[in-house]
Amino acid sequence: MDDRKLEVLRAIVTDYVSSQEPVGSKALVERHDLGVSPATVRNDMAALEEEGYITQPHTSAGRIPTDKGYRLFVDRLGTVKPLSPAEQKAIHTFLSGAADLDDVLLRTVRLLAQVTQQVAIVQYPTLSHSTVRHVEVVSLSSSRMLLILITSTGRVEQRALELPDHDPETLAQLRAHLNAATVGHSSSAAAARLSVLSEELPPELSAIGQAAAATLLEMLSSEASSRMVVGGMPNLTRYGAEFETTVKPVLEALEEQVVLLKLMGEATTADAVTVRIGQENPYKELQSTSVVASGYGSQLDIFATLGVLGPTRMDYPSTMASVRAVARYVGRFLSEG
Amino acid sequence: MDDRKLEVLRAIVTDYVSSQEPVGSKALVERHDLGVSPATVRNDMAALEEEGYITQPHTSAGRIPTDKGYRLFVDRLGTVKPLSPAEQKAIHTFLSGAADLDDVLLRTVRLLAQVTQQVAIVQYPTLSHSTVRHVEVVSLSSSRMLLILITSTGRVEQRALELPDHDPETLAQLRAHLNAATVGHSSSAAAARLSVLSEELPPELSAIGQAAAATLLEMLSSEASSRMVVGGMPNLTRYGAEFETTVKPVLEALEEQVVLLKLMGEATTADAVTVRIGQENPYKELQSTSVVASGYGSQLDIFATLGVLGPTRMDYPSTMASVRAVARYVGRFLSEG
DNA sequence: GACTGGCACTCTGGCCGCACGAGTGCCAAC
DNA sequence: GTTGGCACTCGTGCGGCCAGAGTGCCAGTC
Repeated sequence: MDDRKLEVLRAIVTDYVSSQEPVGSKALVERHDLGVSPATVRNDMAALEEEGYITQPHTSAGRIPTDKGYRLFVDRLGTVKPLSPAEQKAIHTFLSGAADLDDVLLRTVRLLAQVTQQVAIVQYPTLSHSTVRHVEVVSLSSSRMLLILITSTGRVEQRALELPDHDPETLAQLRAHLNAATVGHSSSAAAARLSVLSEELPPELSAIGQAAAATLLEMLSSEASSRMVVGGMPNLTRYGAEFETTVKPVLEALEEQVVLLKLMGEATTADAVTVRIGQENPYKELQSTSVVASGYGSQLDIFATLGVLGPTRMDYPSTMASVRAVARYVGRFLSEG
Repeated sequence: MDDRKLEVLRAIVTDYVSSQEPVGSKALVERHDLGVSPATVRNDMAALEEEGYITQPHTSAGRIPTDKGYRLFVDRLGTVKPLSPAEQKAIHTFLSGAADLDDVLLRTVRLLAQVTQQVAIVQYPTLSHSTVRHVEVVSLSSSRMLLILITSTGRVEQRALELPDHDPETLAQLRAHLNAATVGHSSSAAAARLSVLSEELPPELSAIGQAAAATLLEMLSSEASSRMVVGGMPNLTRYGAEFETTVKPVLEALEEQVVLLKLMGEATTADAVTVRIGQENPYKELQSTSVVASGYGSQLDIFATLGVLGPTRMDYPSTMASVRAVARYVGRFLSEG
């Protein structure tokens, strides 16, 4: 692949992203120092189109990048520019006042939405790499009880449980057993210990204990967190006309959180920033939008995923830089807190 | 106010709501059996316009209702039609599979969004009319602890607390005291007992106890729930062109949950359906949208508020009927569960 | 062989003008 | 109080037109 052709592609992508209009050969040489004439650029463009990196909406219009073009751009051309010290500082001050986990995530999602000018999503930390801090058992009514799981990341998960005939005394014993088995252990270790536990319980606790242990196991093993925070929805109004292609699918995805979580989860490998462009996306409704996501957490421990959702035509370098910076910062922040 | 003029207003509102286009005198007499000629209707329309109930977007166009017109419509003309048995049934089946509180509210908001075709909002039940089920104290780190409050409505509220120098023993005592003071009492009673408690604590618990009691008091007295569930956002795409007036303000409101909660809270009196039309709304950004809300709960106990947000041009009778039906059903459902 | 200037061609988008139709207000008549 | 008629006003849609931007190709130049 020719060096200059790459340069032309880069120019097309950046210009199109900022102007949102098909870009022609003449405008290109005017705005970039390519050192060649429009005619030459036209030849390159024809080649790029032949190879599927760009396309023209109609004859005698400028070119716009295809998904494949964007992909090449982010893979080979994107110089992820580090944030300015001012921005770093802004991130710091934005997060530093946070009170609890909810607050941290809320601030994070707003921050991310603001710096990227896109819709931002932050997944609640998963349990998988945290340890159990406490298990609480509460009677809700004569036939229902509530199991509450508290983890080292400060996350609280609750689940109701049908359970006939239990008295406070039994519950207290149950609570003690459950805590003894799990507290201080990672979720996988706790799960292992729990599955043994049900056999060791005194007979009067057997039935009730098995039910509780089973539920708790489920809570522990539900790897992906099922909650998330969303922010920056008003940014969608920037895509005025593109209702069907951009706004509607995104709103639907936000509604169907399951899809969104899956999407974010799939996109995450280690703590690198992952980009999914348009059709690379497994959900056909979102095929004209891109996902820029990153895991966040402490060192190699991935807590969860955060990222933004936007049109394929987005400023990838800036967005990727922002996502990476925020992910790193939040990860560090949570590990310390 | 003339009977026929009211009838004309009703006709204008219903036609405009369904067609979304200014309605003229001729079309009106064709679609409704008014028993008079277009000319007569024109006279009435002129009078209605004089009185501020309708207006014309430009000369020689049909009329559209003003906010004042809608207000008169809902006050005097809206026959809140009861839902069909089929719809009742649908509501029932939609909700009946719900597992816990979160699930109930999620299903509720989706249901409401679906039947009204608008953006739906369901507030989490407030604490004010529920009783304290349990208080849990958990150590997060050497300098932080977590207070968890569980209420009879199944709601779990948590708050972190800076608290230097505490050991498990102290915490256990603290937990016992807090529970003894609050469990089984309504939030107001519990609050009263808590404020006394801090003076009765043994000296070694005094400092820590006061901090915990204060936080707990705050949690109890935060009358309005600060959480909510939102659904039906994709319905916003139905308002294609009206970006600035409808979609953007709504998205912004959804983002600023505080505003939204306040809005819903203010709109609620007893368990009747309240309607706020356009400019009646205290928030100027939302002055071209209407809020239809209702409290929900058991009998006279209001748990919280639910409702929908939409353009002033909405089908008020249907929407009000749906909101009322869903509110009643959910209220009953929660009281039983 | 790679680049360039020139040229003919093809679209889209905006603009103008026009006619149509819907809707109104008024007035005179019933 | 109601009605039919009439003149008037505008917004909307349609057709035609032009300008501009952009392309592809080709022949010439370094």
